Formats: sequence, C-alpha cells, structure tokens
Amino acid sequence: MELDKSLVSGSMGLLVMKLLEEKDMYGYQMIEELKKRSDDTFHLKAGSLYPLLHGLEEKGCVCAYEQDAVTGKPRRYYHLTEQGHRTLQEKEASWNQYTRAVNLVLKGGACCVAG
Amino acid sequence: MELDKSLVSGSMGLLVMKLLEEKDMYGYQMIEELKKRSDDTFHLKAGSLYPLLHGLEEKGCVCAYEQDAVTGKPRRYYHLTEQGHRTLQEKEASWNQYTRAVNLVLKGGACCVAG
DNA sequence: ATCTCCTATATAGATAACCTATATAGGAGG
DNA sequence: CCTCCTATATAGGTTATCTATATAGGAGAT
Repeated sequence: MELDKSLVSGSMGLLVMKLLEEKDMYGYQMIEELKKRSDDTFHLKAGSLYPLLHGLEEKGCVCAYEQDAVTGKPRRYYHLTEQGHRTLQEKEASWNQYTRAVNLVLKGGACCVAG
Repeated sequence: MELDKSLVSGSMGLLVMKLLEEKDMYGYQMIEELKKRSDDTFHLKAGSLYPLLHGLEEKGCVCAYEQDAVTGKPRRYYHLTEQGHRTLQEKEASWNQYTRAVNLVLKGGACCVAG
C-alpha cells in the first residue's frame, strides 16, 4: 500500500531532530536511517530534507560542520543544539496530543475514553 | 499548550468522513462535533471545512442535500457514499501505518519492536 | 429600530510542508 | 565513456490548512 502523502506533513522536522538526539548525522545518512527505523515506510527525498535542515539551522535548532569522508564528497554533519532539544520536546508533546485527539475521534469520541 | 498546526495536515478529510460514517451531518455541526469528540483539541475553521466538503463531493465521497431547520438558514446535510466508505477505510489504514512508523522512530526504531 | 451575537454557508488569498525535477560532484565498475 | 551509488543543493509545483471577508436569518439588548 502506498502511503497517503497528505497524511504526512509537519512531522519530518520532529523525526529528523529525534535522529540527531542520539548522535550527529549527515543528510544522506538521515534518509537511510529514517527508512530503516520506520520499517521501510518513510522514503524522505533529498529535495525535502536539505531545505528542512537549512530551516532548522536558521531557527537555531541544529548547527552544522563539514567533515571529510574516506572517499567521495565531504559530509556535512548536523548537531542538535540546546534550542533544538527544547523544540524537540515541544514537538514530541504536540505530536502525542495530536494523535490522541485523532484517535479519540476515530474510536468514538472523548465521552468514551478517560483522559 | 497551543497545538502545532504544522503537525496537523491531511487528516481532516479522514475525520470528517469518520463523523459522516455514523450519521448525516451539516457543516457547522461537524465543527462542533469535532471539537467535542477531540476533547477540545480540534478547532476546525469554517474556511477550511467548506472547501474540504466541496472537494469530497467532487471526488464522489459524499453527496449533499438541503434541509430546512426550524429557525435560521436552511442546512446542507452531507451523506457518506459507497465510494466514501471505501476511501475512509483506505485513509484509516494509511493513518495507522503512518502513526506506527512515526512511533517506531520516536521509540528507537524497527529493530526494537516486533511487527 | 439598529446593534451585536450566534447560527450557517461560501470564496479569495496567504502560508507551510512536502513533492518532482534538475544540477553539481567524487568514486567504482563495466 | 557510461552508468550507478554516494552526497548536497535549488527551483518550481501541489496540497492542506489558515485568516479575512461576504452573505444571511433569528434572538436579545439598548
């Protein structure tokens, strides 16, 4: 089943920061890691990721540094800042609140479920 | 906490159709019902709902009929079609797959969770 | 009587988050 | 050489939501 892209919006920033919470990573690596960890559900495109990373950098959530690889092009690693940790916590709480609300509606409403 | 709107995208069609699965409703009623069932989380705006309903009608997921109220303007009721039922099932499955994948990433990846 | 509020539907234009397509560039293998 | 895999980047398009605005009936207050 093809994943409905219209359901996929706004959470990529959250997921990328979640990856960086564990360790510094470079863009291409995040795409591979996200695919693997999501059980082959997320196929984030390079054209989506790089603008997203630049946006996170502008907001001060991540900072970047170049590092040469053994072969090939030098890699641009990203590191989660203090600000990034805070934003991640907020986004994670927001995600939990949002999915809870959707599931309330899907399962019959707030009347039937204890807070 | 204000809900991060960037996490809220694409699922409103699913939620609206879920409401209509139970019974026919008119637009304004859906806004109120959605607010109530989501435990006051979703404040769907009229300017978002009506174009959404027109879109669902174009796709053949819902059909509409006018019905006078005791007072005030006549109401435009929406009914979920056969096509709408099928689309709803697909969207619900898609939502479950998507949230599962996000939670896999948030909780440490596919390696740690069975199927 | 007119003002404001609640019900009820509708459209225009803006914003944000993705997408596809394309460009650049190093290294490996046929 | 040509193609593929790694690696980063930008341009332009689509879609879903938002805000703002318009219309319109009925209720209650000044």
